[in-house]
Amino acid sequence: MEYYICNKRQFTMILNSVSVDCVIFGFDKSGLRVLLNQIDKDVLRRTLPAQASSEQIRQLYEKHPVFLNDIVWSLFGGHVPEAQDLDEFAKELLFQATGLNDVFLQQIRAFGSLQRVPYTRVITVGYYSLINPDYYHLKQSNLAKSLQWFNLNELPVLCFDHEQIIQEALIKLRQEVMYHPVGFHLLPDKFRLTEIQSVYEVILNKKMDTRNFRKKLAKMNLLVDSGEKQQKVAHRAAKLYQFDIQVYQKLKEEGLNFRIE
Amino acid sequence: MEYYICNKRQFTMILNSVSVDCVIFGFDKSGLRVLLNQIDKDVLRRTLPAQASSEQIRQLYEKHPVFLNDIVWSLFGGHVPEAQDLDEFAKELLFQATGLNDVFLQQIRAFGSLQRVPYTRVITVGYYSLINPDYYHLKQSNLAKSLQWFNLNELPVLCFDHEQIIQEALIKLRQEVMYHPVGFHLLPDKFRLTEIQSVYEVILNKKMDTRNFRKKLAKMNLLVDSGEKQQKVAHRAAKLYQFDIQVYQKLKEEGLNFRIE
DNA sequence: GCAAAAGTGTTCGTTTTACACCCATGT
DNA sequence: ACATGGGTGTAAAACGAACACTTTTGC
Repeated sequence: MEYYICNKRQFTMILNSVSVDCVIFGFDKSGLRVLLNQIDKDVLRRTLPAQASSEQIRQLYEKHPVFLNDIVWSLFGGHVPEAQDLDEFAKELLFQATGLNDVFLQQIRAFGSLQRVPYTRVITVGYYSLINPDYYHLKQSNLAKSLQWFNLNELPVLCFDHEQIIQEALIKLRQEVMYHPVGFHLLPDKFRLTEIQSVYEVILNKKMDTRNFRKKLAKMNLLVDSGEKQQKVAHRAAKLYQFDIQVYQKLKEEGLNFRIE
Repeated sequence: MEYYICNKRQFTMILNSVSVDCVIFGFDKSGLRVLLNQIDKDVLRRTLPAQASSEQIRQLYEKHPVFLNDIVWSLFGGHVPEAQDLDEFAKELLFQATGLNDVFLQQIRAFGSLQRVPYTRVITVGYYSLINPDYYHLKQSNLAKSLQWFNLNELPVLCFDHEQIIQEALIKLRQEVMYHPVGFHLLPDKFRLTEIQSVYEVILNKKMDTRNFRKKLAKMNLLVDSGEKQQKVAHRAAKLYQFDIQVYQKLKEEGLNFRIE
């Protein structure tokens, strides 16, 4: 009933049957975006058995036609080290990809269908995170030359079940955003009311009424006028708001009596 | 970066770093219950390293005092076979425990903290299911001599992080039940309106107003009068209802516009 | 006839929706 | 002066909360 492990060749031992994949959401004028990772084809090749028969390879391409592409895109992820918490590892991945710490990060669920990865059995745990565009460029890190933002509506073909993971991340995000004040993580530190409305509209994929939306926001006491305004815009400058971290913490913990929809 | 697996001694190869644990909810007059599994102490002993030092054992008992008990309770679970879908395996476990197929079963999430199991690194994927008391006893199976129902308010001390898994199952169930018509899975095929209200009251842990509750139920068109009544009760006999599977399917898929709270 | 649960409507306050015009700014 | 997005209030409808009495049945 057990495997016996007799050989390892690394300082960091990893669990070869468990990985983590991160759906990293960003937001700007163009809408909601996802940070994707371009897979090195050599790495891919190494996942094949050394002496794969041509029949095996044909089957691979049939099931995973994405591997015929020159460039293969995926979520940013990796195998879980034996000596690291799952959540910690997800944080670390996020740091590797973005250089950011203290980012909103939540588990989606475990994805464990049998054929999700060719040739090996890997169960992956999906996470999603929301990041603030002020910090997008802080550290497009060493590791992360291969990373690129994609508009949610213009995703490339993704490998494995990563498309599904993104879809489920969106569903989770939708649920979360309606009852918890998390949309703010996608905004710069100071933002316009129109921007936060647009975050909600994009995530929930529906137009909302400005007046009603602002009434709801006002009622939750989450926003503070920063005193600043938009600069140099060819129309009346909007006030910039920040959100009140204490109220935010309270709302986050207390479950929430407001609902944005 | 990889383990090499050189030895196996079973037909079914399992992933030794991934398990599934099931929170099985049942319901009757006494309220919401959970089906727990009594662990064989020998099995436990085998999880210790063969030559554990007395210091190691002291530490084990310090971190996991539950193992000092004579009887150790846990969720019903097991390690994931390499050649089986995660969801399929959860279904199979549920079948082993209850003899039931086609049961409402949902993933909670992956639990992956480092120290959740002593001595080995095991990430577990939690599932919860709701079962109908009509079928509780169909097959208290071969495997399942060690299974016993516990009232949610009177849980024994559980091993590992299983208490936490149950708590999170409850949270998920609460969320689910408010927006999706799943409470019905906990009831017999024909049930009284009072019973369904009581399901909601127990799960959400609050008293509800009978008239308002029934108005909401009526609006969703989910219930059908079965024509039958309670028998031999010392008061006015209640009508028995069934739920309309077609409406149920529709509500389940369409997301839900009603909300029970 | 009485104990025990079933069944049923109305009122009131709150929340949600729908909707249109003037304001400030840069060019 | 005009184009662009910013900002604001009110009325009608829908919804949720609170509440009490009559009915049916077995004993």
